[in-house]
Amino acid sequence: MVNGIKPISSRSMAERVEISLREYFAQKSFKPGDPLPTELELAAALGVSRNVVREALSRFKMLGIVEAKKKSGMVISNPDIVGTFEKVMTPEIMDEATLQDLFELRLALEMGIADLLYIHKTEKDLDELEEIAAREMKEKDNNFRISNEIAFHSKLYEMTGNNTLKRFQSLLLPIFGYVIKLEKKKVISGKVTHQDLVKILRKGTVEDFKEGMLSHLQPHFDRVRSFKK
Amino acid sequence: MVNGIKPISSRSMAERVEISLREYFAQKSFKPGDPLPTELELAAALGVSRNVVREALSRFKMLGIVEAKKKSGMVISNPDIVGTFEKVMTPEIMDEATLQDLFELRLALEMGIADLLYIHKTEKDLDELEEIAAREMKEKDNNFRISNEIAFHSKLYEMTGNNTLKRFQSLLLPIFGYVIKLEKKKVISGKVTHQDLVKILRKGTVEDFKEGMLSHLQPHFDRVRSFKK
DNA sequence: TTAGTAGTTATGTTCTACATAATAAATGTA
DNA sequence: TACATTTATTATGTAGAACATAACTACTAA
Repeated sequence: MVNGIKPISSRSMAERVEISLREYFAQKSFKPGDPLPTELELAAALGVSRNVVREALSRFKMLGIVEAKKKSGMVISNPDIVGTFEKVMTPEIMDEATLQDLFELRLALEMGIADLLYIHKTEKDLDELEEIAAREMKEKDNNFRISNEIAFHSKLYEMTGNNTLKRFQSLLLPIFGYVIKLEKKKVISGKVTHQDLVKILRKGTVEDFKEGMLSHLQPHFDRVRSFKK
Repeated sequence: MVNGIKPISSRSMAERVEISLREYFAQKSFKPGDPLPTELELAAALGVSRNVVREALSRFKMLGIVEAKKKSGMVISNPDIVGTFEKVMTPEIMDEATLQDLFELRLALEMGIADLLYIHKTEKDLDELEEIAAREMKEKDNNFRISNEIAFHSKLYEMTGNNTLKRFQSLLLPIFGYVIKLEKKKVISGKVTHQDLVKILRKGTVEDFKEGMLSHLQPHFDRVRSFKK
């Protein structure tokens, strides 16, 4: 076994430039709006071709961290967190372990928003939520029921007044569907219905609601428990 | 005003190619390991230069959706969700509204993991958790206390057995610190201490724990309530 | 049979050239 | 002087060619 073995940076130039730039941004403590050096300056400073720099910059542009305008050059800008999440959230190519993890994450969120809900809920919200729950009972068509199920839980997130949370949840929705499909199981509802939840949300305490939501999601928690290693 | 006014795709070629490729991947329902056409083939098919294609592909490489090997070509691979998240999670350049939203998201998660905890907790975990909580009492140094605070909550996430959740939480940690700093407020602890939480986790019910955690986080929830629009 | 060699291929990197849009400078006219 | 128009200037966007490099294939020779 050789001692002075070289680890060798198997990383591509673009990847290394990405890392260097990230460090550079942090070290200079750039804020949105701050101008960046030109591509040629960066290329010269890093000792690589302009092409490689552009490949790295392209990544930052995708994340929304860098914006470029002709002539004026490039500036730092604030990234769209959820938008980026959307770009990697592709259930089809994600490994099953991560899908399960995200499914649990969604369950945790669903349970965890209770307190936020009680802080932000309004009468108007409750009326709308009630209407969604009522619509659901009238329909027999399965596809419609699923989309209504989604509408109900989405409305809950909307009621938290937290837009990031809302968008984040809507990205987790496909995961939900995908895990269910993987299991080849039918969606089983808990004992507590959506209409029950609305009733609690209107007149019950936050503890009541937490209990209710747990019952509502019980089948899913049972599934998680059955997978326990 | 001209009628047939063209909105014009102000998007760059690289951006449009990114979109096209994403559609292409989905339409062909690619799975990890599936080979992609060569860069030149893609360039020809899309009618753009190889350069532009590479800029778009560079983005997918960053996300971990595409991997490239010399000679063998490129293949689809499963992306690292949390790793990608890490790349955009830069509190310094994020807008304040999103920071607040993420702070709340973290609160929701903290409350929401209770049920998962009770499913997965073990004696060994509880012992370790207890030790962390005990260490904390002996120390006066503020920096040390903060890192211990972090250690405690991190351990909780670890106990859920959900690695994605754990990694996700550790990414939200800087947000926590950043929001506190923005407020120029001191970290106020709730009435229920970490040691109390361990005690509950060991002998109490999941409902007890939820109550306890809420009390523990109460100052933060109060802050959220005070910001209510 | 097998070790070694040459050839092939797709990505990685560099360089040059030019298009394009936004800005600044210069110019000319009332 | 003030203002409108035109003319550079500059940095990003796109294209194309060339060569390096690693990995795989197939052939060759001992």
